[in-house]
Amino acid sequence: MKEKTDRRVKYTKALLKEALVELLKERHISKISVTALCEAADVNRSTFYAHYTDQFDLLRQVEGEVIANLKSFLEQYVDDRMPITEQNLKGILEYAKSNADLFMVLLGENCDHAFHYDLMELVKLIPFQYNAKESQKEYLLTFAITGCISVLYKWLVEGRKETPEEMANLVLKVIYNGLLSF
Amino acid sequence: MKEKTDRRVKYTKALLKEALVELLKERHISKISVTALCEAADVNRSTFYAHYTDQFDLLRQVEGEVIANLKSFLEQYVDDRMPITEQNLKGILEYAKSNADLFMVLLGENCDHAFHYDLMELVKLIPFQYNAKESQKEYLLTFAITGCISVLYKWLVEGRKETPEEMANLVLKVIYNGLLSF
DNA sequence: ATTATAATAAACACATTGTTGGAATTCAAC
DNA sequence: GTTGAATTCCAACAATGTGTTTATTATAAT
Repeated sequence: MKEKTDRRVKYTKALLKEALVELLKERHISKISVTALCEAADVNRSTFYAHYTDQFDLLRQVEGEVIANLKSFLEQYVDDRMPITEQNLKGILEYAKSNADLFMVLLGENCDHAFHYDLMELVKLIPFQYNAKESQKEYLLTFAITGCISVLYKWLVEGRKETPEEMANLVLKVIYNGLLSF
Repeated sequence: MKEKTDRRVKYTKALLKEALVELLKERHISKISVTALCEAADVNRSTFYAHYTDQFDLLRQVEGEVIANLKSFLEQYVDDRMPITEQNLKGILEYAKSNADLFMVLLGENCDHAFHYDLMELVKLIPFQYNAKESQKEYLLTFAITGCISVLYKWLVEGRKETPEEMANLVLKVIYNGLLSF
């Protein structure tokens, strides 16, 4: 599977990834030219094109890494038959917290929606417990997951003052019991 | 306030707006060059630059229009002291429905997050009814509004099979009472 | 009908793009 | 260590888009 034998390739990609994240803190992905990226990473432009087609391609690959990590992380905790618990939601939050910089950038306004969608698809794998007409289920799931991610993002951006446990509690409570339960 | 005296300007802007929406159905705003835009609208590139600085500027102005319309639309129905009702949520949905093409594009993956944020700010003006610790309120509001918008978007994209009334019901129910109430 | 304003057309220097061929370097593997 | 292979660097290229300018044509307002 993993055949990143050559250290040079790994190093180049790491440099470019680092440069990308840094530049994404300041401007939108579409405003980051390949030239600027290579300058920031101190990598030759030809070398960039040997690995990626453009800046979006690089971004997608970085996103893919995060999603893959998170996925294998989740697979340890999620059981198909057990609905979501505070435990595995807390797990996601802890993972996000330990990769806060990356998550903030990828979920932020300087990236496209791809990571958000991928993250949604991932969270959909965690079963929720609810009874509703089949026609309503998709809407309810969308509602819950989107709300969940936006709260996660807000929590990250504003400095992670609450513990992952507190946040997991808050989110599960509002998902299952709504605003009136507060 | 409104001094769009010259019909030529109005016409040019209308052409460009139409062309923009059309192109946004196919590709991301960052991949739409001013040149392509002018070609599609059959407007001279110099003319474009007389009105806008770039394609993002045009997009922002189109977004601004929609937000302004929606705002004045909402001001008829929203009372500061009355919490959100099925009535005014239904109003938003009807407005979105009658501008479905535009809303889908602006909320879709080919635009930036600006419209989404503006829409959130707008919906925040509608009071929600809930009691929670001050520290939690912002999270809960974010959760509710983001979920709300994502459901609206899904409804639009999937052909608006439900009536605005049904959707307003669904959304208010899940916001206030949660998944378990279904 | 006159005047003002807007749109057009053509040209410009500049930046980024994506690709090339060859030289220099670094790696891995023996 | 030496060698063969892979990777990176460098310089150059045509192509495309950018943002601005100038003069000319067309249209609106009164």
